[in-house]
Amino acid sequence: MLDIKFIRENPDLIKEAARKKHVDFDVNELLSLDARHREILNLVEKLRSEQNKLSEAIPTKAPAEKEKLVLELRQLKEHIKEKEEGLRHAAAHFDESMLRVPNIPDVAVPEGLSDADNQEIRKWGDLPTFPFTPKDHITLLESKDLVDFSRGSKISGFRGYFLKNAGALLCFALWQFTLESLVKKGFTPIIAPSKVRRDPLKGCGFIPQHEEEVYKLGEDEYLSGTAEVPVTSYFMDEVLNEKDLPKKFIAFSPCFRREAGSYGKDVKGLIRVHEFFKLEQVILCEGNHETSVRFHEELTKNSEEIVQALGLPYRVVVNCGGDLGLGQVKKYDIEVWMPSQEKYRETHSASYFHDFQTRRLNIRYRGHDNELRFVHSLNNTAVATPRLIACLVENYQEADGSIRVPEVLQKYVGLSVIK
RNA sequence: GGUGGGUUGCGCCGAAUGGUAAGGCACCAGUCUUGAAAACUGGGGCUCCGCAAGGGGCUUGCAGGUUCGAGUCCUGCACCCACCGCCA
Repeated sequence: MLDIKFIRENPDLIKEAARKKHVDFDVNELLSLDARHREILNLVEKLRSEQNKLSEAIPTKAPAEKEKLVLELRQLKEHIKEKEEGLRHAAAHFDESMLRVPNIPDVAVPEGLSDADNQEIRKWGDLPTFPFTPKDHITLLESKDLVDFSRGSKISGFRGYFLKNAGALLCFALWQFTLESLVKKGFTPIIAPSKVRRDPLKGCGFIPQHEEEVYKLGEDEYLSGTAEVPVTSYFMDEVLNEKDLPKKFIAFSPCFRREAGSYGKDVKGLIRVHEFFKLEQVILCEGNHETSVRFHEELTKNSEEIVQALGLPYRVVVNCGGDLGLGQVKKYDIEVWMPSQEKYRETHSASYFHDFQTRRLNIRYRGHDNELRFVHSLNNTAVATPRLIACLVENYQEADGSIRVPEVLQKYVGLSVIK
């Protein structure tokens, strides 16, 4: 959500943001809803003012006069009720429109419609060369009994899976290795709830835009697709102290995604599943652009270091306008090489939002000048399993079908090779 | 699932026979001071109108209702505390 005052003063920036993000949004419509709302608001407030004034006078009046005044006020009340109905209507329309305003992308965000238009900004690592035809992760994992898809779907449904044996151990190893790396960097480890209320989802920008991708359990009960939601919202409706910023979290949570609209994509294997696990970096920092940019680069670097330690070749892309979420200002994806597909696949996603999320979540801090401001929010994947396991086994496969274990994970897995 | 108690402004505490949200602590600014402390004065959330000075509306967990008027009365909900039941 943006500041309506900012929108009134810069409608052209909003128009341009909608164009670049390929979002259907009419800023002129919002501005007329805004004007209409304020017009009715002024009228209602004037009537309320009169009501308050007369009402306050009642206790001082003599009985006969009092009765007359009460009658008068009863009429006024009816009149106000009528107008308030219109105000509610106008406010609802305005609010609905406000939730659809796109945040303004950074000037460095390239033009483009989809992830196909994202721009590579750097590469790391040599692509593996195999003196044999590399197998895909499904074949590799199933042949070693590291994953069970058929019982997975029998028990869990479409895209269900069990991770077994060294497959399960690899998962724990990745979590532990990643967690230790980030705790060492000063991040606060936190295990976050996946079951969340509607407000945090709305605050983070997942609702209403992506409502169909979120599992709904009940009236005010949803399953979050990422720890970004509970952890960014951790301080919802609170006022922080400037000297306590930044807040840096490394958050673990199970993640649930309906993957609606992605049928036909990655239907087999561990790339796209309904239930997975993620360690997510979340930062809340003081509200200025330079600080956001600095931490955005830092979050990206942290994850690159993890992928590098795992020895996986990857590239970093800057996402184009059409591939940005409504609230995102800029986003980098880290994409790891998948030998079987001969392409890079997204494993990490780092974005910053300025105060788009924290304005909705109402997370402020008191600065040294005693003024209240909204903090800025950012996040990036640290590790997502089992997707990264799919990348890992494909890159570390041998001719005989065995899988080497990356050196940094060996002490957690207790193996150097999965035979 | 059940019963009882609770939720007051940006933090902490806390008052208000149905009559229009006291007060204290902490914080910030100013005065004073070599500086600091103390003391004193002022300030505080959201929003609308206004160039401004200023004026208005909203805000007692949330949403409704009764009333000329609700922190206070009624209904529903959320959360916290205690206990009962069920269960890992």
